[in-house]
Amino acid sequence: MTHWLFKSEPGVFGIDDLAARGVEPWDGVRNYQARNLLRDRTAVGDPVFFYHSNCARPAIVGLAEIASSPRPDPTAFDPASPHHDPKGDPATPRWYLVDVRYRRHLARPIELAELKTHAEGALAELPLVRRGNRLSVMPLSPAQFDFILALEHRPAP
DNA sequence: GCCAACGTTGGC
DNA sequence: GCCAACGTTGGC
Repeated sequence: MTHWLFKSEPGVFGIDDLAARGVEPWDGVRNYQARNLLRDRTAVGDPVFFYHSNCARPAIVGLAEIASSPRPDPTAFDPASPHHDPKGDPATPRWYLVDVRYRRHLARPIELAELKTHAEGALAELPLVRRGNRLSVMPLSPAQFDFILALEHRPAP
């Protein structure tokens, strides 16, 4: 089992959208490192932190889980999709997705600013808190995952 | 809106 | 294979 953090822009697809949908295909990943992680290291039932990026208060806001095996991302072959890949060929799929199932909102958002206060400690190796990080799908160690989850029921800083 | 970081593209 | 140009991400 691997623990995960998936980023999404709340203006595009936020935690409330996932809660309403229940299960959603996590399409549109167009980065090879993220693709490799999705394709090669996800397993059904893996826990996922849902993170809001590119917004006023970037934060981990909810919990989800991997709900399917990886499969080719059909939006790559759809000219009408914003994620269309002109070089995509269904015979040799380049991009993959997994389904994600909503589990719950966190009791409070755990903001990036708070996570960064642990950037020299428990979260030192977490790409999210490092400058210039652009990985939209990242694995966490069980220790990192548990550490972050334990912040939930502490008072907000 | 700005800008730094990063990945991709394409000329050579 | 190198590297400059360009586009995107994403925090601030």
